[in-house]
Amino acid sequence: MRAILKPKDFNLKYSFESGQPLGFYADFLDNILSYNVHSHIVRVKQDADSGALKLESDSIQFAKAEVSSRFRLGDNMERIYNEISTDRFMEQSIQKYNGLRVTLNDPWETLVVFIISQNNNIKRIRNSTLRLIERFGKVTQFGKEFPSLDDFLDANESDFKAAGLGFRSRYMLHAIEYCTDNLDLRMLKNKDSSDIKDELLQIKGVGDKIADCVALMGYGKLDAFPIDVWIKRILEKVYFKGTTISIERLHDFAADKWGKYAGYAQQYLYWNARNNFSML
DNA sequence: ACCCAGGCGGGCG
DNA sequence: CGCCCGCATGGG
Repeated sequence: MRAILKPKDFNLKYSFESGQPLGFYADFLDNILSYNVHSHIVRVKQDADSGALKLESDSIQFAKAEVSSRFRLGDNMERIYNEISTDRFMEQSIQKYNGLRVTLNDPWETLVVFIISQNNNIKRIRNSTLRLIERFGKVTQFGKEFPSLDDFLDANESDFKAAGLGFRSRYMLHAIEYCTDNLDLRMLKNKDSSDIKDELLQIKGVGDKIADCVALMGYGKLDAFPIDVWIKRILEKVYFKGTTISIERLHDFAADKWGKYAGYAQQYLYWNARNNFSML
């Protein structure tokens, strides 16, 4: 079955490729995104001219809701752009990657991929994620999908080593144990980003940056501002004349400058820095 | 061969 | 506290 969505200010390619959870395991071939979730298959193609989204799924009702949620199609980008366009560099970043969305993903899924992401590169994060899905993924009629917490309950360290997680393997084991015995991730949904971070920081292997990523991309807290090496580099270069600034000060800077939409600002900074840093 | 990657924990001063 | 080091692995 098929359906059409016509979102404004949306770019599927940028949103998929910009280092967010779905990009670490979904397929994007011939400009067609496809992935399995909740026992359904979703395919999305964006028309190059009109920007309209053509959806295919076994359940078109599900697919519409899933894609709208995942890519935050309800966000008023005009308003968000207006709020975060506080300087020339951000305006250029928005112009260059217009339609890039922060995505909204399952909290557990987000936690897992960003634990894998530490001291790692995009290619290896994806390879490891795909191997975890192969090993632990939920089997459906359309293929395997990202494993839930329960799917990992009998996992051991050698499974994660085999998936290439290396020293992160014991972090995964601790996350599984902690989220099973001490912390129900579903209970964090209605908390604010600061409280969510405080809870996640109890997990060994989760620090300030990963906690911000989960708050932003796993819980949709748009004020969360993950600061990785790229964000630090670009902020220091563009806004501080190349001088070294502490993470704490950079957080204050971002909160002051971009406020409740700092997470969106972060995604544009990140993707611009990743693609053009040497030229900026 | 060698370097480095969307960081973090632990130990030391 | 802040700083610094090691960490598993494999892609470029």
